[in-house]
Amino acid sequence: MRVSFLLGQTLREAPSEADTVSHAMLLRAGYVRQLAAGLFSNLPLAQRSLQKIEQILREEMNAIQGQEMCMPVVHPAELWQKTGRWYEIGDTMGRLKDRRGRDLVLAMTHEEVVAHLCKTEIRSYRQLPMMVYHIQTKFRDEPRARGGLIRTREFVMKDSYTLDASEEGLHEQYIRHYDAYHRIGVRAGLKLVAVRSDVGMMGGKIAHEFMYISPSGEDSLAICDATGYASNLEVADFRKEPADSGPPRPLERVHTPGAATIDDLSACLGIASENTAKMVFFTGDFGPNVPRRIVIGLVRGDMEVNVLQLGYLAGARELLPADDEDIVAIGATPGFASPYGIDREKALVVADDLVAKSTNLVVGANEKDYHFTGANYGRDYDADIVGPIALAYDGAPDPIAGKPLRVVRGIEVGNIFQLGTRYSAALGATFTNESGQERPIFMGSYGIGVGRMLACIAEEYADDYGMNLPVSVAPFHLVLIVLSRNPEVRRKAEMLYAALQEAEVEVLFDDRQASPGVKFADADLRGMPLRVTVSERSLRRGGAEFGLRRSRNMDIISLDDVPARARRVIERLHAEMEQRPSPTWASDRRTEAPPQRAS
RNA sequence: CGGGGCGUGGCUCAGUCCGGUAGAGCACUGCGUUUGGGACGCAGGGGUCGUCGGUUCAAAUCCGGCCGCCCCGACCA
Repeated sequence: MRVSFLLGQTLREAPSEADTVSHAMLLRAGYVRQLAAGLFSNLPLAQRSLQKIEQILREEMNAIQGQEMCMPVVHPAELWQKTGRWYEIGDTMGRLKDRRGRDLVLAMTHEEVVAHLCKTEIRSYRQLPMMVYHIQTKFRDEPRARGGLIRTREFVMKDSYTLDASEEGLHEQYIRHYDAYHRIGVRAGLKLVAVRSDVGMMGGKIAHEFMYISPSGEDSLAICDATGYASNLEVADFRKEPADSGPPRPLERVHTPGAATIDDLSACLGIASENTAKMVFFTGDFGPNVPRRIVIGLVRGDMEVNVLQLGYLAGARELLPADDEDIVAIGATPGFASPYGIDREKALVVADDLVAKSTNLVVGANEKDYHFTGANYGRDYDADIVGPIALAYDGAPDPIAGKPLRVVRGIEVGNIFQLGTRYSAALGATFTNESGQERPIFMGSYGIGVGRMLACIAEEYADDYGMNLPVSVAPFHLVLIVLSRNPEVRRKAEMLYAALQEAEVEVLFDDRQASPGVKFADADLRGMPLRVTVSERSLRRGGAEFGLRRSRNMDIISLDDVPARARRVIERLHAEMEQRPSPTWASDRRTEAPPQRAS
């Protein structure tokens, strides 16, 4: 490819919409352009990188017996109605009607279609296990796209689906994906951390997310370096020890003027926040035909409520922060609220298990400027539900050995779900087992965002000077720069360009009439691993300058030697990448606390 | 959906407060000089100032509606 024909200008300054390192550099280096919020065109450079990532995905999926196929982007609504997701998923689902007024869905994922196919194609246990995948466009009308390619509304995803006759079979294919995802990370130059995750709208029991740790990430993760425990914060466990488990003292009403926050309360009474409890109010949506109800999370004063777990325990579809008006309406006093004296008909109280086993906590008196000391669960107050609703925090003891957890941000590059039979049962995807009985197929689903992966790679490698991509995903192996208008020099560069292509080196040839500074700066921006320069000076010294990108002191080698040398270095760069050990399910197994979905 | 910010040539931005002939740098075109880390000179082209309406002798500028983009939050398989 010649730079003189390449679509995609480099930019001296990033457009103002850029909000992350990857976004700014993908724009500046001429990889992508934004069409509208969350909608991007991939210019030729990005397209080549994405194709390389797709090829890695393809090879790793094929290596675990995946069969590549392709399913439609537009689905009839009936399929999604049968599994219920038509109703469960709100505005995130793209919906349209065809000319006859039939409801259609823009695919967000393909469980329904796979299950539908199985209905006709899978008859017998003899056909199982099976694994299919495709690499295809998805549409999710995200409430807020952000971070360039990190969260887009339209994106390409590799999604694979496993079909098994038993739960054990599903587990085996799940582990194969787990290991394959780590290999994919290694080959693409991305360090991925597998964390336990919520199953969310996918349903099923066990799920992991593959995270790239980055401050630009939108998820919070709890990781223990000592034990290897790793979990999405929203499902993270941690050990809880009461600050006070001594004998109960009498309940006492104390004056605490103006102490409407935990900090003020601790200061006012001269106690640690570990010895207090607080109520956090939410408005719960329990479904279309159930009245809304206030849900109260009662956690220790120094902790936060895990809204996801609280929602599960309460059985709510959605929890929204309540405003003071709602709080007053159930007879509570904001800032001094407590389980005392509130209207329990109108509110569901969920206490964290730690609160329930702690003694002598300070809680609100439900009266302005007063609190109770010596409050004890069971004796002085109770809850409708007790369970783990406190959010893990930085420094919390991990559940395996009590070593400190670290809370970091991460970008979800991929996820894997053991779905079970939710979709197969809903859509009648069954097989006949050895005993002649009809059974629903056990399904698993596994996704990796291709564009998001490129964004993460850019986050990892890009700096102020350019993309700096690893050899496995760089659009080209090598940039060839010619620095001369002398026809003889240019002719030699042209011959080298041809020779490199002949040697199957992927080469971007900067054949423009531009100053050296421009060409070097652009080469840095575009970020290919190798750079070869042909100029009058280099020829005088014996050939071409050859070296890794950005080097200031490069070797001079004869033009004839460049293609073979390039091949050797490219192979070496590839080999270096793959030397990194790839984590496996077996090596991570020790981290595997039983997956839990509180219910 | 709530809060905030911004919309001026392909990009970055000034001009808006205080209404009076639309600007700069980069990019682009032509000619010349220049050729090892974003060159220089000369001459050019390109903007209904997001959009619709209002106020005014006069609107990029003031007022209102709408649209779009970005950020924070909510949300997110």
